[in-house]
Amino acid sequence: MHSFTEENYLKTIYYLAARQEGEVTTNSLAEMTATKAASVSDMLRKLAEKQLIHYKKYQGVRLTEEGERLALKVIRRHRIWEVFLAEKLGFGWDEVHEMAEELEHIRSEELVRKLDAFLGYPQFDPHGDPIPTPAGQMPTVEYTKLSEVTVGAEVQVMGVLEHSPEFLQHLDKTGLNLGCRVLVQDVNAFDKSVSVQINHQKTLFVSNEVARNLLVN
Amino acid sequence: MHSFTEENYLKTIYYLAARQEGEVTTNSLAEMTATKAASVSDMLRKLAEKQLIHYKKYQGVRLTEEGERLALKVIRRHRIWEVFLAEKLGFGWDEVHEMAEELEHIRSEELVRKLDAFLGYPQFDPHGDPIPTPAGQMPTVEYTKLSEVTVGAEVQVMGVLEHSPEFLQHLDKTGLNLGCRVLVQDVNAFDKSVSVQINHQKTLFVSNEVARNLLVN
DNA sequence: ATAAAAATTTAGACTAGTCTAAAAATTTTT
DNA sequence: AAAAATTTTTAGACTAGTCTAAATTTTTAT
Ligand SMILES: [Mn+2]
Ligand SMILES: [Mn+2]
Ligand SMILES: [Mn+2]
Ligand SMILES: [Mn+2]
Repeated sequence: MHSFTEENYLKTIYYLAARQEGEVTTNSLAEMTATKAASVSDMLRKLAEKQLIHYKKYQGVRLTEEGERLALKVIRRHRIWEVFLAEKLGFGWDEVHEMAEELEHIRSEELVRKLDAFLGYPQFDPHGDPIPTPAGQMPTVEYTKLSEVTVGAEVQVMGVLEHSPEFLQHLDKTGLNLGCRVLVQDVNAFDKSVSVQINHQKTLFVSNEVARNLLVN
Repeated sequence: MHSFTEENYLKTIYYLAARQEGEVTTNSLAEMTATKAASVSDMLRKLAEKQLIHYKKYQGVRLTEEGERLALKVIRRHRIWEVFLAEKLGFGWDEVHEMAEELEHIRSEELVRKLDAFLGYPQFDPHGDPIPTPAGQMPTVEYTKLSEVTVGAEVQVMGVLEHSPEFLQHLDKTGLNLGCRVLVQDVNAFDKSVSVQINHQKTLFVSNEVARNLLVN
């Protein structure tokens, strides 16, 4: 069995590795887990002893196969619980993450299996993130950032790169929900903001900051 | 906020207080929480400092109003989660307790409220135990042990006093489920075992051990 | 190629929760 | 009412996870 803390470290290493090249650094882990570098160093030693990471002092860190398997299991649980909270209990996509951070550590294989079945084997969580398979594979998705779509193209909002409640609430307010159709009408050459038409109805100006965090197609 | 451990101690004190007269002892808590008396003593000092229990050294322990409020909140969460696991996910009543022991510590008022609504505001958990109200009241129920029912009476199984998977599985096997009708045909004067007819169909012999742990009417 | 800066690890300390062994208080027995 | 048995508390130690401060290693800049 592994502790909450270990599970959180593994998950965080997975996420950091996914968004950068090469090894994950101590400092980036400290920032993500809101702890200090000294605490991270300590934990890395322990995880390495348990063969969950490849770790050479001062050289950063990488998940072993077993470590990745565990990380994906935690991520799978997290995303399935998020679907439950949103679909069945009616929570907003801006509310589910925090609760899922706790629920993801409930230890029962059977619980996740049954919950998955109850939800109809969802493929994506409320933020459009793919749910790892029971076998421990992360489905690959090929989305583009809205900021990189060419003028004239019509695309569909498929996910978000930023998960903060503030960002998600902003999307709610402007109507940029998951699944909505977006026609790119114009890109401002100066600030890279985008002018879009949503669901063939109202026109909207989207800042580059927002467009960079919206996954489409 | 309170830790898992503190919540578990409060819950345990509540249960022990409910089934005995007077103060709850250190040893009984140690047995229930599967720890040692020394550890319990330590924790009692902490809970007393936080005003969650009344505690005079060597004199046993009693919940304060605030302590009882918290205990009932945990018990409410536990039982609501048990309903969810049984009703929605299809777990057996012998399987739900262990998972609920973890789920009861998920900290979100809103989650419990929404879950409660999703389940249709259940009054009882899968074992027939009443669910404390959102306001923090434990509903009173007046059930009798099957071992104390007079011959000739027809009663209904409403709950269990013993919650072990073994006991519950035994009831499943013999068909003594929650809600089933039981006609007491005879009581054996020697071993106090009971001969009953279930749902006006098959006749069954129930040991006194079992009858003492079945709540009826 | 050094020196300075930045990143990382180590050392030592703290908290929550647990343990064993010993001491103290309470209860039961004689 | 004293002795014996039982219960409870205290003392001291351990683990997981965290921290600050200091030491070490690596990277960057001169
Ligand atoms: Mn999330
Ligand atoms: Mn998500
Ligand atoms: Mn239970
Ligand atoms: Mn129950």
